[in-house]
Amino acid sequence: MSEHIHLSKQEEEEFISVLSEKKINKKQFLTRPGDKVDAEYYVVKGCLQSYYQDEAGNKHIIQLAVEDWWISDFEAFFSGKKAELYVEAIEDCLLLGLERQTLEMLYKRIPKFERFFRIKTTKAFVSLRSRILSALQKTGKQRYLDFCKDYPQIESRVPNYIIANYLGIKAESLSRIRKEIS
Amino acid sequence: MSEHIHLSKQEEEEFISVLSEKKINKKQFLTRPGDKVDAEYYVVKGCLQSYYQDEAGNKHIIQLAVEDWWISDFEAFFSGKKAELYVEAIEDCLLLGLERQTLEMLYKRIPKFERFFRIKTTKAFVSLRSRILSALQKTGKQRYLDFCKDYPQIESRVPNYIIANYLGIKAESLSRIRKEIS
DNA sequence: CGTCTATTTGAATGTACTCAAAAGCGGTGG
DNA sequence: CCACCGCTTTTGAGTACATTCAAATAGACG
Repeated sequence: MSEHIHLSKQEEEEFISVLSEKKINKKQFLTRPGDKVDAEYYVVKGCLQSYYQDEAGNKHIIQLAVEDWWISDFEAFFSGKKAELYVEAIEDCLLLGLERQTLEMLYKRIPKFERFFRIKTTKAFVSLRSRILSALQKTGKQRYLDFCKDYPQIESRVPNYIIANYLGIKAESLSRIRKEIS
Repeated sequence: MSEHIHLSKQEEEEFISVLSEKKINKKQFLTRPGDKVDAEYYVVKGCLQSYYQDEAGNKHIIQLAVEDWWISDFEAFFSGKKAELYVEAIEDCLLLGLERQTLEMLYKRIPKFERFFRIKTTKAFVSLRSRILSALQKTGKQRYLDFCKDYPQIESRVPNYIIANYLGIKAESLSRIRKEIS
C-alpha cells in the first residue's frame, strides 16, 4: 500500500484496526454461490482460487491469489448481489477481511484510501484485459510461459490441474507442454 | 440511465448540458496510443472499436460499441495515464463526450451519478469476466453463436474480419463457421 | 502398506491456422 | 455503361496445436 499512498502512523493504525483476521483451512470456502458477500480479503499467508461452476458442472477458475493479493467474489462484493463464485482455499490461509461498510467509512474519513482502491481496481481491470487478449490470441504454451514469468510464486506451489484450468487447457496438455519445455 | 436511477427534470438538464456533442467519420480516431484521454463517449449513433496493436503490428480488438454503449480507452481515462489503445470509428458516428473533471464534479453535486457509474463499471467488469471464460473454454463456433445472440445489432453491420478479430479467430475460420451454420 | 489423487504417456480425433488462390462487390473514371 | 481497382469473403490443401479417452505411473497421506 505504501507504494501508492503515504499514511501517517495514526492512519495506518486506524486502517489496521478495522481489518479482521480470518483463518481458513485448505478446501474450505470463503464464499459459495448464493452467499451474501460482505468482505474482500487480503492474503497474508496462503493461496486461494475463485471459480465459477457452469450448468454442466465444469469448473472455470477466475482468479488465483497468493500473499499480498486481494480476493473475493468482487462482482457480488461491489454490487451487493449474491455470490456466483466459489472462493476456496488451496492451502491453509491467514487473511485480513475488509467489509464493504468499513470501506465506505474509510473513504469518507481518509480520502486517500479512495485513491488507493481506485488504483487497485484499475490494475485489476487492466490485468483482466490482458488476460482476455492472451486467452484469445496465444497458444497454451505461450500462456504457460507468460504465467511462469508473471507468477513464479504461484507456479511452483499450485497443482498442475489447477494451473491448467486457469490457463484454459487440459491437465494432460499442460503436462506435455512442461515436458517439451524442459 | 433511467433504468438505474431517477433524475429530476432539472438534474437531467444539468447532465445533458455538461455533455459535449462530437461527430467523427469512419476510419477516424477518438484516441491513439500516447494521447491524453480526458473523456469517455456515449454512442448516440454509429459504431466503433477499441484495439491494441502489439509489437508485431497485430491488431487485437478489445471492445466493439454501438448505440447506447460507452467507449474510450478506459484504463487511460480512469488512471490518467497515456492511451495504449486506438479507438476508431467503424461507421460515421455521433457521440456525447463526458470529461473526467465533469464527472468528478457531477459526483459531488449529484451523488446519484456515483451510483449509476458504479453500476456501469460493475457491469463492464462482469462482461470482461465472462469474455475471459468464453475465450478460454469455448470453441470459435460457440463464441460466434454467443456473439450473435448477445449482440445481433453488431453482427449484422460489422465486417467479417472485425468480428473474427474480436472473437480471436481468423476471418477464414469465421467464414467456414458461418457456412457450416447455414 | 494400501488407497486415493495427481501426473504422465499414447493413439486417434477435432479444431483452427497458414498460405495461396479464386470469387464477390463497391466505387471510380474513362 | 463498362472496365478496372481495391478490399472483403470464400474455398482448398496441408499442418500445428490441443482434445478425448484410456491406461500406466508417481506421489501423498493415513
